[in-house]
Amino acid sequence: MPDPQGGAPEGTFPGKGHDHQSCIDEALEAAERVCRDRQLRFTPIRRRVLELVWSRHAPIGAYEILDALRDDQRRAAPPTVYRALEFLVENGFVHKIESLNAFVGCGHPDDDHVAQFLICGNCRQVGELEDPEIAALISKKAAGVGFDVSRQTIEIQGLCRNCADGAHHRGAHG
Amino acid sequence: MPDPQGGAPEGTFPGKGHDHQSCIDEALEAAERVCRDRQLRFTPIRRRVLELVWSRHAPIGAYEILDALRDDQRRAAPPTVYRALEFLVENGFVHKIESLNAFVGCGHPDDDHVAQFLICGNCRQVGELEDPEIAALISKKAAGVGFDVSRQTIEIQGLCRNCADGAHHRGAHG
DNA sequence: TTCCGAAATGTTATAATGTTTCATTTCTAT
DNA sequence: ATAGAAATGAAACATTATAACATTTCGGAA
Repeated sequence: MPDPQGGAPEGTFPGKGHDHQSCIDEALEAAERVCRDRQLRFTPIRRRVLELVWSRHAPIGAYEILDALRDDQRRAAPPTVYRALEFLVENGFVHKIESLNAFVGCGHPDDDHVAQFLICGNCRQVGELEDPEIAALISKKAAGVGFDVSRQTIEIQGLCRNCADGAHHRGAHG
Repeated sequence: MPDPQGGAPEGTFPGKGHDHQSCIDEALEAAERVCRDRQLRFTPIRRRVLELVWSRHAPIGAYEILDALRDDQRRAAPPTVYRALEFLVENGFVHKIESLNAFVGCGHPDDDHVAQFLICGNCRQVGELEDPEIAALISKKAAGVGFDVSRQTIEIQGLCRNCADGAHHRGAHG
């Protein structure tokens, strides 16, 4: 069992005091490895955009990434960012959160998974549930009405444990 | 049991030859009734926007609605449309499809339900699954990692029965 | 090594979607 | 009638995303 203070455990939000640099490092290393295996070009821009996406566990917008690239002294325009994001999403390193028009890093780009996102309305962090039962039930129910599923977009809004606990301890007005 | 050629049966796509005017009429009547019951103001703009949303079983964009309002000789600007849509969504007459930035009519605005949308990538129509088991499983799994769910955004991409059948009969290249 | 084609990036412009702000009108309940 | 609230009108602006075409970089074949 992994250290709960280490990288974000699957399906949950990272601990408050976790070593976030290690999240970033692991994500970049995983991407490097996958790209090597699949003969994909992990260019400096793509690497930097992935790093920026991982700068926190909350979604980041394309234009926020763009601003950061420009702070790097890099010439960049919207297509620079959108193209890098397209690559990263296609190859499973990043997910787009449709309900926020923003992007989060994927913690397990290796396995082909169906993700369900837990979006905390308070701290704005996003956790990734990766529950095959949910995916299977949806496929089954869809099949029951003759619908053939190719992709699932599951975004669950609410409060993460930390924020819900806080609200409870403080009462509803916290 | 309702006529399968009539209004869209729950959870499925409407039949090819269904009487779509009756979908529109039923939706407008239902909205009228609900607004009367809840003392909401179903103004001409709101009514017309709802009618436009129901013009088909595929999502419609805000600016497409805006163009239609202008064709009506109505003075309209984006906020006109977004305000009407906000009212219609808040009160359950319309759903926003986040992955398409577009809007579809809700076939059962009366009951407080958690919807799952089936989005056909071929004909672009959207069906509404309204499956409490899916909603419950998601809530349960989320609760299992300490997440307190307030809302679910479930958008399922794939092929509806008509389109999948067609593709099958024609082979993959149809 | 050189050169070719493909992939990636640069650059400019523009499209599509959504919001803020404040003025005006309309509705509802006194 | 009239005051307050809700809805709408109107102009400007903000945010998100793509199109089109030029240039550079990369990787492999000659």
